[in-house]
Amino acid sequence: MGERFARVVVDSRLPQLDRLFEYRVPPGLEGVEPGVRVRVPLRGDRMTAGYVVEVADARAWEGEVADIEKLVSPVPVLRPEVWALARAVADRAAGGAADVLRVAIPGRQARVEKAWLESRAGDAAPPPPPPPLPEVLETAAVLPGLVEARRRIALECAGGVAAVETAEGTAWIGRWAIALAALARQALERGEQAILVVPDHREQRQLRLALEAVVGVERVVELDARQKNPERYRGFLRCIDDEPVAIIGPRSAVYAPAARLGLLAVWEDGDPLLAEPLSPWVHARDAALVRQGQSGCALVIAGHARSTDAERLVELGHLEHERLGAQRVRVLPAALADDGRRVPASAFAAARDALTSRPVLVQVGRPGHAPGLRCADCGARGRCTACGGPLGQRSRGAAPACRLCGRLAAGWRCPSCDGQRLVPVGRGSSRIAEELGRAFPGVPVVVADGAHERLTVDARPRIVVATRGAEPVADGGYGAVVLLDGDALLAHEGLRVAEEAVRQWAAARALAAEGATVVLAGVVGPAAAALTGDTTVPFAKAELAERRQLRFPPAVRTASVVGTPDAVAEALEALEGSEHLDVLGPVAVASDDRARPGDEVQRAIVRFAYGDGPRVAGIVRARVLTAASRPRRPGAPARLRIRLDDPEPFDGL
DNA sequence: AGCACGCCGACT
DNA sequence: GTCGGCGTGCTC
Repeated sequence: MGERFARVVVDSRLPQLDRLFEYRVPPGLEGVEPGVRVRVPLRGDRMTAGYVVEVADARAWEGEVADIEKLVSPVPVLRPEVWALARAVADRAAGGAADVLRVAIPGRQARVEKAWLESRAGDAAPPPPPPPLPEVLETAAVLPGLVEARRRIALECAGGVAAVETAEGTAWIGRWAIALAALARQALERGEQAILVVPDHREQRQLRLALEAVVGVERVVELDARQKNPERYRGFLRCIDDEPVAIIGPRSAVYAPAARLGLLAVWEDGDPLLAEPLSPWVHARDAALVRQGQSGCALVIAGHARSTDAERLVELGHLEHERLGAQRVRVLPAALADDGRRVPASAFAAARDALTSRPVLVQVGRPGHAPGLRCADCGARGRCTACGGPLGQRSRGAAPACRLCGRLAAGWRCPSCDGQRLVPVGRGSSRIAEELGRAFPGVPVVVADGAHERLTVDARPRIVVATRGAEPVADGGYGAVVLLDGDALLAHEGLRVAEEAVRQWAAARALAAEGATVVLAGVVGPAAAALTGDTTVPFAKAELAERRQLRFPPAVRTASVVGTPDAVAEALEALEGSEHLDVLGPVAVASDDRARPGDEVQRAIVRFAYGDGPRVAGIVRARVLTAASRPRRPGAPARLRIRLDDPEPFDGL
């Protein structure tokens, strides 16, 4: 056999290195196949990690070719489909493929890998056939034939909880999880895999329990970021085994190495947690859309509330609208009590009724005792003397402390009147809990927030005060749900404020038992109407129509262009001449880190049509490339940074 | 990123 | 004559 050559993607953030490099496979080096990890020399004898993408008998590069330095591992961790996905996703986001791979492929764990290789080594004994699927009758009724027909749907799930039987006993979970598990089962029945992406471990737990009941525990692979590294890597390697399994995990699971993908589902696609916080900041929904286009699998974009993004795809005809279940609760908008407290009278009545037999959920906006403090004498807002952040109180009688930097405000003196006493502004979870405890003597009160995580509560009557997104699942569902602080939530300026409020309310409403009362306090208007109605789709439609009018996302795509004035100007010039493109700015922005005089930083926002995406991404990527190769001061930020579909500039609109 | 290559000012 | 400034380009 003649010489072999490998094309390698190197693990580097530099846009200049975002392409394949060709290396010779040195004679005698076994195991160099597509997908394996290698170490290769790049520029002299400096070594870089990389993945083999292709192997060929002939060289394509005319220049000098170096040898692969070493095979790091023979496990093909980068499957061809995932490489194609990473490349396409990076191109769409004007970023580097290696950055996507860093999210897609977990770090190697040598011990785990060794065990996996040994378990595979005995080719003589083929792996036992996967265990039969458990008999679960009612799941066949959930959108039958969806996977086989390769349908693409936007799914609005009505709420409700249900009990499932697992190895550890009975567990109560959201009905949505059973629906998704039933759809995953369709893929598994065909010998295919399913990837189910969830925002965080709370939803992942429910989905895991649903899958244990619907497809069996042996067929579930978890890719949880909270797992320890070895455990995570073990799950990742199980995906490569190519067995029909359901793969569940956070946003990075959308890149799982599944070769025979029957179904790709994204749950709660409106949740901001599904946006990757690393370059190139790809949202799992967008990655899922790209992957579906490449693999042709069935696609489910689902949530308790329809996102404007999903609704856009429905109106475009790319997704079909579907709905599961029916709203079996009563939502009552209620005015705030006029005694200055936040809990409306109707909420007290609903809670009193429900507490005879069931727990009651109270959703609040902020954790702690008092989210704010003010001077008892002049009313001035209490601010941190060190950083200017707002002062708050974690619990009753606790020392006032800065909510931003955590510094204790001991010996605080009002800067305007020299007063020394601070009084609380607003009510956090623990203060609401105290007040409700007094109002319902003898009823236990529990708090669930970021600091006190609580995933479940049993069916006994009690009051559960939870911050948004931290609500426990109650056995049998809550007898009443009270949604507080909606007025403060909607008072924020921001493009997605109302949409996000509806999403969070709908998620809490979904935890109610059948026939329960949901009280929405102090909110009127379209967002309230979205929750009292049977479906959130009209609300999403109206929101989307308004954004179309204003040319705001997701009606358009955006690129935020940040950098030195000359680099920004050059980038904007390169983009000129598109019909459906407009530019906001540039404006001067606070130059971040070690700014020096003359280091002016500007920002412009470019809005463009989805159809122009490839062209715009290509142009801005080329501008980043030229800007990167120009000299700059050591330690200074890049001359030009471009981020596509950055929600941040619109947060304040 | 880092590092070599390359073409203009003040030095032994 | 040469040493060295850092603008420009490249990494298989």
